[in-house]
Amino acid sequence: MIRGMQRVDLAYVQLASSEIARDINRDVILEVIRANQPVSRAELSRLSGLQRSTVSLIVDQLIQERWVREGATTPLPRGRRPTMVGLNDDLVMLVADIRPTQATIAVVDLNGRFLSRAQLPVTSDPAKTLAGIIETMLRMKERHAQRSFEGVGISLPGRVDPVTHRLRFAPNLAWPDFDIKGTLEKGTGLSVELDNAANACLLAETWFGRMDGVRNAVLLTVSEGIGTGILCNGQLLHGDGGMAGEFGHLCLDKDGPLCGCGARGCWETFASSRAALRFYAERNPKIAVRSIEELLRLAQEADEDALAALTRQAEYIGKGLRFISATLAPEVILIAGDLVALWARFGPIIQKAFSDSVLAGFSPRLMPTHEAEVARLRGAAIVVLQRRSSQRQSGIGKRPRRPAKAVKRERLP
Amino acid sequence: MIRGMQRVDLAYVQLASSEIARDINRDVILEVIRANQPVSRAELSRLSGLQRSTVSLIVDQLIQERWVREGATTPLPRGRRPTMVGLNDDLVMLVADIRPTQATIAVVDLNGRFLSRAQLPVTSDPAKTLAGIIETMLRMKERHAQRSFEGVGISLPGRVDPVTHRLRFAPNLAWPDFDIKGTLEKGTGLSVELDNAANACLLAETWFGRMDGVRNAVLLTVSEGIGTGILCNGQLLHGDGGMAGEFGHLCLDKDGPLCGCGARGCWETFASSRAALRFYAERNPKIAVRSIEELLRLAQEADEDALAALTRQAEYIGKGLRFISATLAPEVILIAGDLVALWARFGPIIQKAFSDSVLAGFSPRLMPTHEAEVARLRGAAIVVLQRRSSQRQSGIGKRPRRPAKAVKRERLP
DNA sequence: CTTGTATTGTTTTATTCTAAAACAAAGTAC
DNA sequence: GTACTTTGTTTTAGAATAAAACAATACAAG
Repeated sequence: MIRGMQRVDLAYVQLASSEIARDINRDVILEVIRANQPVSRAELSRLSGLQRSTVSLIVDQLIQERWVREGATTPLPRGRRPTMVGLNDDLVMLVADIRPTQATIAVVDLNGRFLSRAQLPVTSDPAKTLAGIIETMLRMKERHAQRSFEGVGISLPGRVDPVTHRLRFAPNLAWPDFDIKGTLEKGTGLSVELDNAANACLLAETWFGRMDGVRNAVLLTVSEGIGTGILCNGQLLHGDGGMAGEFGHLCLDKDGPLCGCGARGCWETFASSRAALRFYAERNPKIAVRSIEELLRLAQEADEDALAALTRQAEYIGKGLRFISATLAPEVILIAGDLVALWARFGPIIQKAFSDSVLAGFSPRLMPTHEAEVARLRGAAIVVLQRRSSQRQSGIGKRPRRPAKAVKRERLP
Repeated sequence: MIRGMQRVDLAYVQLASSEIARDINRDVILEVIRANQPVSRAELSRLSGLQRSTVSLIVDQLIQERWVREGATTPLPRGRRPTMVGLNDDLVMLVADIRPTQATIAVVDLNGRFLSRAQLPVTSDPAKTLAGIIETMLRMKERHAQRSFEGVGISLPGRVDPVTHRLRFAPNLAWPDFDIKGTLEKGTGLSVELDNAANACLLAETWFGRMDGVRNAVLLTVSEGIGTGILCNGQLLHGDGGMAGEFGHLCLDKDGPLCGCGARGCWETFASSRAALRFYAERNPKIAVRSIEELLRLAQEADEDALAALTRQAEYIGKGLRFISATLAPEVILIAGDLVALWARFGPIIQKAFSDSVLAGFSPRLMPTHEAEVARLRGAAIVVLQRRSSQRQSGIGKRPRRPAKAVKRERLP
């Protein structure tokens, strides 16, 4: 992308090791701009600790690379008026949030704003589904042709192996080993990144959410199943094969109902939305409630059975949070999913059940994540950006420095 | 140049003068030396990707700093004979492994070798116990006066808050909020680092053990209770307040025996050595077996009740490993503790119970850690080294560069 | 024994990065 | 206008590394 273009311009100017400091500082400045935009170069200097001169050079580079652009000059009580800089939202990513029954496709800019958004059905045929997604993406790309498309990011309801980039352990998406990444790359002509939906959601919360300075957090997604994204020491934890975070299959009651995983009484069998539907059916077998949306609507209409079913689900959610807090000791636990729509009612229930069962000495903050789909789409975009930056870093060692002239000199005295 | 060995964390390395590149490369070279010693400068260049010239300068600096020293010149099939370099084991650390009833004090060098080792009883009076430890340490320092003592590292049977450096959640060491770090620093005149025993043990395994390239691992300690050390993305996970890793208090059977934490049926109540003693007492109430050592001795003498009790413990250990594998998806699970002395017999039992209950898709390697005390002592030493290195890094932004002459120049044309 | 070649390790040179200081620009307070 | 402030750029100097030249060994072929 941009850096490649730049290398054509500058030909052989890149130097490996000073460039590390450069790249680090570039990333630091970019991050500080992102978190504080619009912001002046002087303020960036104070925030980053780098000299004004250095900041100026780096900002110039970022503008050249089109990550950043200048904005208005805002007046101050005294002194020269600063020129503010901010992220250049002409840079955009194509993203898709693929869920068991439908997918949302969108164009997201560097600030997490949406330029387009569309929905498609998801079927058990991955080729057909992806063809539709590709078609929609290409249309969107056409529509925003003046923007610069950085890549494609996909959020999936399952684990993605960080090495093979294959989807695995996706009980709610029956796409047998299919090359999603390759198909999308061929179809769109852009590089494609995949990750788990919970990871994407968590990533978006750390970028755009209320988690400044939080270095250990867990995001819990509650829908058909239970998923988690884990932030350890400020980094996403994928684990071996991308499988980390299967808290949903820890046992809450060994005599509980049989779970899809083969065990009995997994947390998921009590705390998922599917469990809530079961609780409702147990109380009121006469009315067949098929979807969680329907159940939530009933609850909002103050249907007693629906409220009881969801309350029970909320209690089990809170109870199982002990798993998370005792093992990872996060500062924050974020909860996303269907139930969060009625957080005012069920949040306190989750909190109480958690407080009642939590191991002494632990007290993570419990926070809801509203608009999880927005977060997943934004997170998918961030995965694209992150992968780019890590590519840049790991390639450092292979950039030879070629001086202008390679003249053979005489031996020195 | 960083070659994927160290990812720079923007949250910590806020600013990077060009000196940061030097510090990073210094750490890279030091790490490569540690892992490959004795090793020549040319080999270091190949392993690190840095130029021979750069490697030479950095190695000179490390020799100056006394981290490294030159060794023999070993012959090669062709060419100039390389001068090997290795860690300078004149640098040593004072370490202590404090356990519920006794402490081991030792002097450890940079290569994890022991120069002295002594044992002291541990009482419920922290002041008195620490006074004894300090006295022993000072005697050891006297005895090895020609060595350079880098600091003091302590391994403790409880969680250590990374911020306050206080011991908390140590059910087997009744030292109410006591300033261990301050007391030891005053007594020894050296800087002191504390950490949990399981973390120390894990750290030693990653430095001296069989875990090259492993970036996600968990070490399980089985003794009076159950503890864990967690390696995430190549880093120790401490969690908020240092409390991460309390897998021992996840529930295995909600109708199980009451646990010290207040809940019922925690893994610890089934899989700890204390549980093994209970299993034995249930089978054979006539003979009072007081200590796990006694039980192990009976097992070695083929006492059927002892074997049955330990087998039951091993099965529960394996069963509970599902907690660890499903949530963290480590590549390796290391097991340390009393039972490991009879690994040939009980290892397969743990492995089978684990395989029977593990969630599909997970298959971490199970490995025993023999000589856990050695590992804890070495780990305590590593904590000292790591803290030093991180101190150096975080100070980078504050290094003002003062030019030799600060002459006021005339304005340029 | 000399010459050629391979390998290690050091020295020299060129390049890039950053800090620090000087400088330039653009405003306010008086 | 003059003094002072703040922002942003330019200049200069110092630190770090790559690349190439150089120096030091060792061995083999002639």
